Amino acid sequence: MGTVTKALQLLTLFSRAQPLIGLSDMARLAGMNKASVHRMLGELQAAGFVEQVGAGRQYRLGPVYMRLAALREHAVPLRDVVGAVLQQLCDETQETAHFSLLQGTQLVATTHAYSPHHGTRVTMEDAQILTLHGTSSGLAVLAYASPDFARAVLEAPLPARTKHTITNPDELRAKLAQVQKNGIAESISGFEEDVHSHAAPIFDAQGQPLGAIAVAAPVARMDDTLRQTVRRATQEAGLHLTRLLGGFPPDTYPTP
Amino acid sequence: MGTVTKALQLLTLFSRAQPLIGLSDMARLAGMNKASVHRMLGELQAAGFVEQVGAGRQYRLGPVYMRLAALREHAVPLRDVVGAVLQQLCDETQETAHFSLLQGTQLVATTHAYSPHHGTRVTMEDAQILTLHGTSSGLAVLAYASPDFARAVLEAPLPARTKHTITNPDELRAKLAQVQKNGIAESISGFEEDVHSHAAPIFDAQGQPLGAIAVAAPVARMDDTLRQTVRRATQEAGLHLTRLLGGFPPDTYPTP
DNA sequence: CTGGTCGGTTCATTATTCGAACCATTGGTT
DNA sequence: AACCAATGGTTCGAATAATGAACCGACCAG
Repeated sequence: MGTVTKALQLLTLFSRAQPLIGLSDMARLAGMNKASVHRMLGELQAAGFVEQVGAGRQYRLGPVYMRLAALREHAVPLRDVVGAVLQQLCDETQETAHFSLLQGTQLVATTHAYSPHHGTRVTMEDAQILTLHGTSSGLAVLAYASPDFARAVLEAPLPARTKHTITNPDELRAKLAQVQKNGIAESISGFEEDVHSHAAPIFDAQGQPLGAIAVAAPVARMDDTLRQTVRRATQEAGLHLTRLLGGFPPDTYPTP
Repeated sequence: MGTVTKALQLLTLFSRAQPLIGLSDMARLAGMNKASVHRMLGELQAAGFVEQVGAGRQYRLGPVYMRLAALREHAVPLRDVVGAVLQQLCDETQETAHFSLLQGTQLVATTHAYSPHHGTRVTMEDAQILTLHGTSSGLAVLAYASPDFARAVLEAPLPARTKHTITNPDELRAKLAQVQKNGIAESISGFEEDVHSHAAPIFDAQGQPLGAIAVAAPVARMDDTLRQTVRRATQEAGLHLTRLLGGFPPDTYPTP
């Protein structure tokens, strides 16, 4: 393993739970010699990737990331990142994948990717507004939103888009508990007839859901094999995208 | 120079003007051997600090920064960063330093640092609202704001806080031109009597002013020596803070 | 005072990095 | 078609930088 890789590896040791790390700790965590870690931290510090806090001489992430993150965003706008993840999810499942963003109290499907593999596929309108109680994406967001927000949604009128839409608040609450347990939401024909979809929430830097990533397939095609594939792929894609956007799943989010 | 430092130096070569850099280019820019650069980029890429775009095989900044920036913000909230810069500016000039943030159309002084060096000093209220036309901070922001915004402000009523407040739009426009030329704004008793202040704009990632950093001294103490010190220090602090926050001065901003 | 930390330093040994020269490929010029 | 000047990428002996056990002084608790 190259020296640079080892040095960069040190940076990954920081987390929200452990934003400050001392020299010896870091050497232990990284499984390398204290002297090496010290020299590397020295170089990282000189470049602003790490800085030392006055007190216990511990280290924390440095100031360069604001700048580099801004440059990255400039070079690769968010939608491109989302698009790439959707494309991969779509390739993996051979079904329609889409991403929706919570804007205020509305969930808007902003981006999607179609698979050319099947003749029939679920299609999406541009900027379609998804109901929070009737779509898998909505349920994924709702299950991890603040209790206040979820209550407000469940107490408001719950329109039925199809005859399969669940509109009973208690039934929905039970479904949200399911989502919290599995980390993934499922909806069968709740929004469009004959559409079976799965969704995973996407979290921001505060651990709040900012949207969802979903896979939608025709009901007829959703057998057990596909269901397993979709559930695994969707949850992975969700976690991946959350990370790419600089977010963190809350502690309550189940590990796949 | 250590290998890690050399590798990190490569990252600083990216900019808004040059978000994609090829291998040979980068070797030239960094003044190092192509083979070395290639190996380093390989390691940086494996760690996600850099990625290769499909076409010309050029490199650009990778996806890790979103995440690291979020962690950094979590560990060191913005106000701490601002506070540290203010403290240094204050130490350097021996006068009151403060930072103000543009919130909609209001400029709010959010943070300040006092120097213990003099018996008399300019004091700040908490969350004081600064007029855009009557303070150096306001002028600094106005000079680099969008023309629409500046026009709207100059066309609205311009209240005089003191008898020295400039309220003539044409005179103000002339002053803004001065600010654009020097990169620093000056105001003598325009907001509080007997206060002589200098301010530099702070820019966001889009090159738009998001606030200003300023030094305010009693008029009596502002001689030529102090003025030189303050102007230099304030402009430097402004550029420094802009960088720390991940922002960029627009191309029109003069280099000190 | 002792024993255990801590952050940081030293220096002979060792492994990695360096870099000139080298491919293979591409795109433009003659 | 031949040529040239780029490009990204690779090779391998020589040069250099990384390594890590041992060490230092400071701090703290018992």
